[in-house]
Amino acid sequence: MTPLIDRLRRRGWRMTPQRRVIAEAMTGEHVHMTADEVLRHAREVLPEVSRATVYNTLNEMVSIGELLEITHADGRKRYDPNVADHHHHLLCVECGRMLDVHVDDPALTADQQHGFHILGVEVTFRARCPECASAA
Amino acid sequence: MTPLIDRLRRRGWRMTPQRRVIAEAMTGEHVHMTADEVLRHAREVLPEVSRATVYNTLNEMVSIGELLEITHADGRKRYDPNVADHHHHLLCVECGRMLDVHVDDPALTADQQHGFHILGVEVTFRARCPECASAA
DNA sequence: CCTTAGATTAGACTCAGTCCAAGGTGAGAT
DNA sequence: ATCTCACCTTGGACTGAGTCTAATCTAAGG
Repeated sequence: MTPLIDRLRRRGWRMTPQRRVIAEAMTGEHVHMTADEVLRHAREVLPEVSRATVYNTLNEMVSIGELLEITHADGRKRYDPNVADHHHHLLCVECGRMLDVHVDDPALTADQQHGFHILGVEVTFRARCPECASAA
Repeated sequence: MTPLIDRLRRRGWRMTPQRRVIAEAMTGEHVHMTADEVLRHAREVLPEVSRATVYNTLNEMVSIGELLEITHADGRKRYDPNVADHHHHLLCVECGRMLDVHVDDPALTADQQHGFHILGVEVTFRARCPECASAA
């Protein structure tokens, strides 16, 4: 029983085996899986999980704030279970590996705000990881 | 003749009417069109432009560094002609309006770098624009 | 152990973007 | 001016991520 499963149950979620294996996959820092990776992971434990259920479950978890949705340059959405601890991302542009990093949020000066009401800020460092750098 | 068209010609690009109308659309600050918007824009001037040509041309301009490609939460790519002046983005999460903003790049402390070689950083402020704020 | 609201499913569908092979054309060479 | 051909454009088929739907199934409260 992961804390996430426990929180979902407390929210009144019906805890099906499908939801359980999906929630179990979504645990830890530096976890940024695509829907397809979550599906593969889930099927290792419960082979009959459907693609639709993975999409349904991930979207529901995003909408209640239990997952962050990240859209990376290739257009595929990634899901980040590390919602408790505010952070940004360090992305290897070659292999796609992504790590959580902690940096102070940049702030807009009043004249740069253009009258917008700021809700949040996302920072992504584009980089090459040590493995890809040595392979090059 | 926009400066972009001039630069493309100097690079040896064959200047076709299709490329000309696409390049003319991609001019200015705060321009962040999707491929489909570029296509619509181009067809107002030259109705027979094909979708494939718009995609070809935009991708070629990105690969020579004359356009920036931005991937926004909805997964569609946007194209930003403002490459001369380093900047970040302010995005209205309701209507999708996007403005260029100038902020200092955040930096990673050595221990947050995880041995990666940093290539650049992207900052996006998620916000609500004045129009959407007053409509709500 | 019944009941039923809510969950799961396969597969059709959408939408952005890519690919292809055939035909068209800009612009340097003559 | 016009020839030539390497490069460009095109419609349509294709791909891959994600959504939707209608039929079926099931977790869990009574």
